[in-house]
Amino acid sequence: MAVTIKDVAKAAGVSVASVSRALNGHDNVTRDTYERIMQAARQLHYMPNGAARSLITRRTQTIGAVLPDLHGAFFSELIRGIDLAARARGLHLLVSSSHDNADEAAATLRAMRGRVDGLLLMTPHANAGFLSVNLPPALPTVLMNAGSGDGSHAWLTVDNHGGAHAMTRHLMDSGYRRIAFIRGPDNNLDAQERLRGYREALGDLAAECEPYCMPGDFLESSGYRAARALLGMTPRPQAVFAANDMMALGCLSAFNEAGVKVPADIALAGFDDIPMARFMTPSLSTVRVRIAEFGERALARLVDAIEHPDDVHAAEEVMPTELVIRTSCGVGTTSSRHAGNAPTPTEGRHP
Amino acid sequence: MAVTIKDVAKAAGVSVASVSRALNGHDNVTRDTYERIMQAARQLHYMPNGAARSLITRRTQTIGAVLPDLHGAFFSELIRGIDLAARARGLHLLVSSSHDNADEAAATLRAMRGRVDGLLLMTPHANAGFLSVNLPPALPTVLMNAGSGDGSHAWLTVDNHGGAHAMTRHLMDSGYRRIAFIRGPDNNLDAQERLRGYREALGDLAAECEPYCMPGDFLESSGYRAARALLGMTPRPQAVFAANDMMALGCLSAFNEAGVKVPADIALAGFDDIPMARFMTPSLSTVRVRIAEFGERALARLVDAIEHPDDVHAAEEVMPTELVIRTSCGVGTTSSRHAGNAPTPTEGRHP
DNA sequence: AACTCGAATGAAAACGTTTACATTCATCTT
DNA sequence: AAGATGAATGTAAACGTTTTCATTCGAGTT
Repeated sequence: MAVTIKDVAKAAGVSVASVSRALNGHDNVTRDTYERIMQAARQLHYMPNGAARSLITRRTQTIGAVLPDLHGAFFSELIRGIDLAARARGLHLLVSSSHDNADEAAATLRAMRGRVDGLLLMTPHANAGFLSVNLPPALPTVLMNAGSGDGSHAWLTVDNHGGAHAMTRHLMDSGYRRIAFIRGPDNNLDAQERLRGYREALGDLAAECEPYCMPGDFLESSGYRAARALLGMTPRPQAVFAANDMMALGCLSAFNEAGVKVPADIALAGFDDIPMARFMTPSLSTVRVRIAEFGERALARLVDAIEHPDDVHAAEEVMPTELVIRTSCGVGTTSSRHAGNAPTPTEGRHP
Repeated sequence: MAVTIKDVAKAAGVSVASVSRALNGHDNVTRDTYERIMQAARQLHYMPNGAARSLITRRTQTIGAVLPDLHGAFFSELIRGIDLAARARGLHLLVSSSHDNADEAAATLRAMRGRVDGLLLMTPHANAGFLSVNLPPALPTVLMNAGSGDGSHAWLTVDNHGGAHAMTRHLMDSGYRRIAFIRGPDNNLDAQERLRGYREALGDLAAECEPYCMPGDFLESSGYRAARALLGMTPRPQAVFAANDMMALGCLSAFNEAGVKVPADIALAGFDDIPMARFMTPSLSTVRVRIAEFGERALARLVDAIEHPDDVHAAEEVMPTELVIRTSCGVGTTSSRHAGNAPTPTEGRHP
């Protein structure tokens, strides 16, 4: 049987209360007994039981991160940001992913009760009705990229609209008029906002560009297909703005196969600035989302909500994006990677 | 105050015992009372408290993954594999990372007591002495890529040695004799094993190649530096085998800058098969590690150890690697990506 | 009709902590 | 010297579950 606080108390010849006090660094314990207790604890390899502690203190020192997926560069970076901020505060991280249907998501949320002090939640199911039924009551929660705030939780989004708007503007300012767009999945909020940013930026060009607005699903293959379709159109678009980098990558290989030069024959831009973007040839112009910072910020807000439960935390917060202009959209800056061109904070040192 | 099982009992007019039984699907509860209880629970939005439940059942339905880092393609993929296998079994995942020093790692391990049913452990500190002191006693644990098994825990490794050996052989078989190697960090076990595989495969060529064995740290920049140094040597190496793909990437840009063609002037190979590898120009020959599978396998073994605590689980298990020959090492297979050349199962559908 | 049996239910202990409160005891005040 | 003070320590309740064991009660057996 595992060694408990009682065993330590017995070994040190004191009560469990004193052991608890000593171990938690309370000051009202004599130097002498403190030493005795610590020695006994060390000797017995005592480790406090987290469940028991959580039960009585109502604190778990853990935050839950419920994400739609753990897959790929985006979530890796997101988790990294969350983890960074969490461990800076001595918090553990309980991750959960892939809730295909609402029932599964509901079960996950309910299972969080008593296991976490707060929740970071990113899921398509996060509407007000769903949350009010399935979110453990009084559990501080931060919504990430949810459809819209439910009015009672902190709420963070990436400025997808602004980023797409800025990139579209940039392409227009570069002189392109027929600017194609490759959309993301229709039910994806990021995708919707990026599309909206693109359309709104177009202004007078909107009607002219509408035929060039292609479907896509964020996967490389759909970018490839869209590019093939675009190459077949007359007049051909002068620039292609893909709603994410993976689709831009698909475009690029379609262009390469067809012998179409980027950016000379056609300009290309993506969204996300995944690690690969700067290594592509030509290097990909894109919209950088500081995902790790996004995660950090979300956690910071969550901790704030945990520490001040009585305040109102329902405010929305938008994470800015930044334009990263490399060579694929053709302004002529053939920037060498080892010269300018800040590296993305990703792709680590492990194998 | 949060609603507890008592509130449900009161509302349904039964004892807490019956509520517990009903909620856990025991069969010895009348149809009628079952309905009453379920309705009361639904109505009150009752969610069981995980801590309380864990305390009494001694099960948390959670497994801990203690990793050196969460950063980059490798860990993203690893976590994905672990998560996949975990959620298939209804287990939650508590992740923890970045233990720069042994003390921090120790604290993390100790904090797992009572929070997890088992531990997946990947850390340079995992030697027998450290574990015996800091691992919660009787906590099922699977060591991943640890220096060596401590004789009492399940132990998984990637076949770094075999992979490096095979790639080196392949380069030799392709006719190269002066084969350079770029090492990983000296204290990294993967790096050591890859170096060993390289050296052992060389055989008679070992002495000749020794000057071409360059230091590195798994980062792109060190690959770049190593490549510059190699280009300055006479005679120049005919092939460069980098201990991971990121360093190979660094090599490639050094070669590009110097106008040295790959593979015509010099062959190049990496290790890991990160998502980027197949998109490089030329596409990178490398050693594929099925990281997600590695994670899945580790979790499967852990679950086995949890479910059969009395069996012996100290056996070692080696995950095989596979050679992925693309164009960078010059056998002439200018394989198009959209033709053959299986995609790596990574880089997801989210932005 | 008395008795046995088994199923449904309830009472209470247990899990391993923390902490409010009570107790002890040395020291200080008068 | 007696009482007040306050620090160190101990006792026991509490956290929210599950589960053992006892109890009740109706149905079946004789």
